[in-house]
Order: sequence, then C-alpha cells, then structure tokens
Amino acid sequence: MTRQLLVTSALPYANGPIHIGHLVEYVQTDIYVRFQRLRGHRVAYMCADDTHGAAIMIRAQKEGRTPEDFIAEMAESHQRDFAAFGMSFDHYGSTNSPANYEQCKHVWAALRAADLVVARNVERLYDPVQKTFLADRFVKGKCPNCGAEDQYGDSCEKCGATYAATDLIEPRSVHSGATPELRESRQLFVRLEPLQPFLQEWTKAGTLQPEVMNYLHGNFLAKPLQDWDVSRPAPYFGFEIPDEAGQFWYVWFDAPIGYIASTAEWCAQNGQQLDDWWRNPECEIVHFLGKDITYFHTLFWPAMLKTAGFELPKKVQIHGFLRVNGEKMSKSRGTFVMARSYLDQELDPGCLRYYYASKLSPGIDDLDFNTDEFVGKCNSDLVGRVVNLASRSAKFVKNVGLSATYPEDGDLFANAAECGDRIAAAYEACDYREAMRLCMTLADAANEFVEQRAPWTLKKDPDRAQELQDVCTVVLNLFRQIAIYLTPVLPDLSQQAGELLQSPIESWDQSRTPLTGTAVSKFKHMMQRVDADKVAALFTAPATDAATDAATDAATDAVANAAPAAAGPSPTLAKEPLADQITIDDFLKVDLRIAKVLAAEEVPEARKLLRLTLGLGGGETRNVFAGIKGKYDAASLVGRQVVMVANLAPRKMKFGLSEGMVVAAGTDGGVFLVSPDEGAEAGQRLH
RNA sequence: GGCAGGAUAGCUCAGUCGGUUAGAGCGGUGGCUUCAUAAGCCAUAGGUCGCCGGUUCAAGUCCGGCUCCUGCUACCA
Repeated sequence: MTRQLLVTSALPYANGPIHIGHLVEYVQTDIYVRFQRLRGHRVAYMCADDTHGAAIMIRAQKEGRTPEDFIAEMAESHQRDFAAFGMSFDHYGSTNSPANYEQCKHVWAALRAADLVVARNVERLYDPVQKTFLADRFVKGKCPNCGAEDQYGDSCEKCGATYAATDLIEPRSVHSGATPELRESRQLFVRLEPLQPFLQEWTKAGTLQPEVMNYLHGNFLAKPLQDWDVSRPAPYFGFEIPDEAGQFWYVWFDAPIGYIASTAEWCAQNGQQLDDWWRNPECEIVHFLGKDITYFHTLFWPAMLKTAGFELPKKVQIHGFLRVNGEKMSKSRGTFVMARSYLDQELDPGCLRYYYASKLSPGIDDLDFNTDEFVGKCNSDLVGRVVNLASRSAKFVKNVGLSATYPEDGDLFANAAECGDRIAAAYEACDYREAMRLCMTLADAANEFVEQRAPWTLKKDPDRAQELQDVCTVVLNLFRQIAIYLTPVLPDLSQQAGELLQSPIESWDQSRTPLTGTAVSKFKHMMQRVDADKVAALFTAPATDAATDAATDAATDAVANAAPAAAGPSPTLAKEPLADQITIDDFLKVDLRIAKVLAAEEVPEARKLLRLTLGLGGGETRNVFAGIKGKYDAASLVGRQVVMVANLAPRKMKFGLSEGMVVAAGTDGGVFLVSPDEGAEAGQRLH
C-alpha cells in the first residue's frame, strides 16, 4: 500500500548559520524522507527559515540594514549548506511570506471563533522617549542573577538565567537609552485550558516517544494549562495582528504555521491541493525536532491545528542535542562547528550523515560527536568494509560483466534480502543505529565470503575463469544490496554503485533480485578515507564566521584558551580553568570590602543558605544570603571578618533580598571563607 | 530541593513477555592473508549488569529503598 507522508524538520532560526548540531536533525529527517521515497511512498518534505522576532530585528539594526535584507542572506546561507549535505527538501520557504500570513490569519480567525483569544492588561516596560512598549529583547540591563552587564530582557547570555524584563537591574531601552517605565499594556492570550482534555488524550495516543509523554504529563498537563501570551507590542519584526493594531504575533505563533505555508507554496507550484496534505486523514504528518522546543510542538501546536481544523501529526520524533567529545558544544572551546567549516575542510558530507545515522536511536538522548570514533567508523565501516567489497571484486570482471545466472552463494543474498525487512523496520522506527549495525553485519558476511573464495587465487588459473566471475557476481550483488540499504543515508554512494553496475538504484525492492548478465564499469573510488587532521582542525579553529553573533561571542569567549598546554596539569585548574585576562578597569568594577559578621542565622527551609548581616563599619550593613549552610555553623561566624562583594546587584531570593556576596573558595569538596590578616578593619576596600 | 531520564566489557551501546553459559561494534592481544583506498579474515582476553533488600522455581529485567550522573527547574550569589 502506498502511503502519503508530509514530513518536516524544525525551521532553523535566521539569526545565524547552520552548525553541526542543527545537522543532526536535518540528517535524521532526510534519511527518513529518502527511506520512505525509496519504499515507493508519496512524500513531501517541507522546511523553511524561521525569520521573525526581536532578535532578528536587532541584528539587522546593528548591521544597519533591513530585516528583510538580513533574512534573505541567511536563507541563502542555510539553503546552500543544506544542499551541500544532501537535504532533499521538496520545498524550502520562509515564515516571512504572504503564504504564511494567509495561514496565520486563518488559524487566528479559528482561535477567535472558538473564543480562545482573550485580552488582558499586563504591566510592560515602556520607552517614554520612543513612546513604544518594549519587547524583552529591546531592554538591556544587568542580569538580576549574575550581574553581568548589557544583557537582554529575557535571558542572560553569561549565566543562562531566564527572567522577566522587569527583573533587569538598571534597565534601559535599546532604542533611546531611556529608563523604561512600567505601563499597562493590552496583551492577547490564547486560552489552552479548554483544550486540555483533548491534549491529555492526544499526548497519550502513541504519537510521542514515551519519555516525552511523561515529560508533558509531569510538567504541564498535571495542572491547568496557562494562557499563552501570543502578542508582542510594536516595534516587532513579524506580522501585525489583523484585528489588533500595534500588536504582532509572537514568533512562536507563526513559526510552526510555516510548515503549512511552505506546503501551500509547494502545492501552488506543483498542482497539489493543500487539503490533500493537511486535512486528509490518510496523510501522515511527521515532525522532527529537538528536545528544546518540545512543548511548542506538543501543546500549543496541536491546539492550534485542532482548532483550525487541520489534521494532527501522526508522529513527533524528538531528538537530543549534539555534544562534542562528551561536552556541550561551545564557541570558546571551538566545538561550535559550522556546517560551512566542515565543508571548507573538504570533509565528505556523507561521512557525517553516516556517522550521525550510526549514533541515532529513537530516543531523545543527546548524541556525542567523538572525533576518534568518527574517523574510525567512516574509515573502517564505509571504506574498509562496504566500499572495499566493490574495490576488491569489480576489477576482476570489468571485461566480462556479471554471470548470466546468479551463482550458488550459500544463501548469502537471500539472507541479506530477508535482513532488509529488519533494516526497513529500523529505519521506520528512526532506529538508524540498528539499521547501520545490520548493514555492517551484511558487509562482514560478504567480506568473509571474499576471503573464503579468494578471487585473487582464482585469477591465476585460466580454467577457473567461470568460478572467478561467479564469485565476483556474488560479491558485487551483496555490495549492491548494502548500497540499496544505505541509500537513505548515502545517496552519493548509492548513485556510484548504480553507475558501477550500470543499473540505477531507485527502489528498495531492487534488493530482492540479484543483477545478472550485465556489464560492470571500471571501478572508481567511491569514498575517500577521512583525514584525522582535518577533523582535528575543525575543533581547534575558533568560530570566526562573520555571521556569528558578535554579542554571543563576547559572552562565551570569556573562558577561551582555558586549557593551556602546561607541563603539569592541575586537577583544580582543570576543573575551573583560569579566566581570560582582564584590564585593571575591569577589576576596579568589583568593590571587594572587609566585612564583619554581625549576625548569622540558618534559614530553616533552605538547604544551603545562611542569612548573614554584614557590617561595613559606621553602621553600614548588608543583608547577604550565603550558600554555606552545613559547611559553617552560624553561631561560630558571628564576630569574624570576611571579604564581600559590596557592589553586587541585589538579588531577590525566596527568603529575602541578598545585597552582596561573601567571597569563598570551593570546589565540590567544601567551602572555605576568606579572612584578612589581623589589623584589617571592616569597610576597607581590597586593592 | 522538585520533575524527568539514566547507570550493563576500557569506550559507545543492545538486551523483547522474568527463562539455558549476559551480547554487538570499536579498542586491546595473538595469528593468517596480500585481491583491495595501510583495506580483509580467524582466534582470544575483558562483566559483582551502580548498591541494599524484597517477590519468584528463576531477576540485568518486576517491586521498595539508597548512591551517583545528565537535563529542565529552583534558594546552590
């Protein structure tokens, strides 16, 4: 039975180039799509750039250009990289398109009609000079969590904390520099609670991975769903809400609708009907996405689809993050590798596709890019085992071709044909790791056969020419079977196998019938071995792509060069590497003072906190919460001197305001307060 | 601390409904081969299945407790 599938990858955000972490998802999706096509199903693979939001607007402003100009450049960059890695999109659109605006209006009207949109007045920051409300990203100030300067109003790039823009310390408008004031703003919300019974059921319907279902039921569906804030005040780069002047749809409203809009554009260009793909219960909608955007796709999105009368996804396949050699990708460590850098090193995109395939399971676990393993797998699996089959047999039959009838092979071909069902089931379940493992066992069996039949010996005896041809016929057919099974992962290899045997690979079922009596082309190398130095070069060069966000660089590069090639590596230094050099001015920003502990008490409900009252002399005191409970006895601290950061931005904590920080050394082992030598007085500054 | 997911060979991971002697790949060691891109084949070592208890004729698998790791979150400033 021919199935009909509409498959999507999450839309990459247009604020930066594609990196190797992105590629996990697109490789995963593309393999699925190519597999389904090879099986003869009708597939539409849809993607687009996600272009809206304040971040894009600010980037464009910073570069002195229009957002449209900026996203056009990103769209080109993304599609160029995707093409190089073999992504076979049927259509690649943009959320900033007329088609998307049409679909957004449609979904919005449906939400209105279902009485799910409500307006409420909320307090928002307002720029009194520009006379506009400010989106989170248009307010900057000190991070309320770590005190880092110049952070946006939604999250801190330094410490990763998330907060409301109203929490920023010393906030100022990005537009005018003015201090924003709080004003009432009319905001639109989508009520999700009426859809909660539906979501309770849908999330349990087998569409989601079990871990994801547990996550949703444990974190969101256990209590009433909160209303979703879907409007953002102007100025905002996006679509203005038709019935609410001055308000724009939040980027996460119009982004997933981009899946539909992209399909609509493709339909218009290819004589298809949109309803045949999005309102057809026979069409399987499949989404691939990363775990960070789970709830947008498993709560808001199904709610929108349901309300607007679209079909719901049959499968939502969520993957984990890419780590590099066991650690998070990081610009400062040089592990934030752009797709372009990989291509610039002239590494084979097929190798990365195969490597990811060999690691991808149906689960949401992170997957690790291990450089040694990458080199090993590509070279020994692909070159040493698979391609080598052709390499060690094709030359013996290039003049005579394949035998006229398929020879006795000890059921190798028949067994491999049967194994194809298991491989197909693994692809279907997104268990590519299992599929690759099975392919390699087939290659092992084939190599063993070569070894036993030793064509290089047969070649020496003219009387055994037929036997030689038969052996090579078997080996080349086994090779072709594997190439068919690997076609979703390695389309280039598949094509070369087709050329070698002068029979293009077009369908999975070709793996069931051996080729006989046909000519064999001259063998050409199909894959190059991976040069380990080139792989190493990927991770030593810091990411200097011009399109890389300068602001993020500044923040994340702070710990660059953290591991100098010192003779005796210190475990302590390794755990917490020396920070980058700073200037004396940087140091002077930190006001370190001698303080006397005037009072100390345990916070009973807190696990780690003591409340300290610190004296700076002259009646000046600070209330500070210190995470040293259990390490220091409160009573024994009273009267002693400590060092504190006196000008740290106050931090509101559950038990009160913390007005500074006590300096202490400590790794996981313990915490050690720092005290001055005898004679120091409370209030003295440290220079 | 809360929620979630984990812990099986040196590394990465399978292990179905509880069922014989717990598997694979990579890596290691020893040998063979020389057709092939320094590729291939054979053999072999390597395990207290995180810990404790329970259910059972039988537990890596089920139940309870604990330890540690990862992610999100929180008061670890």
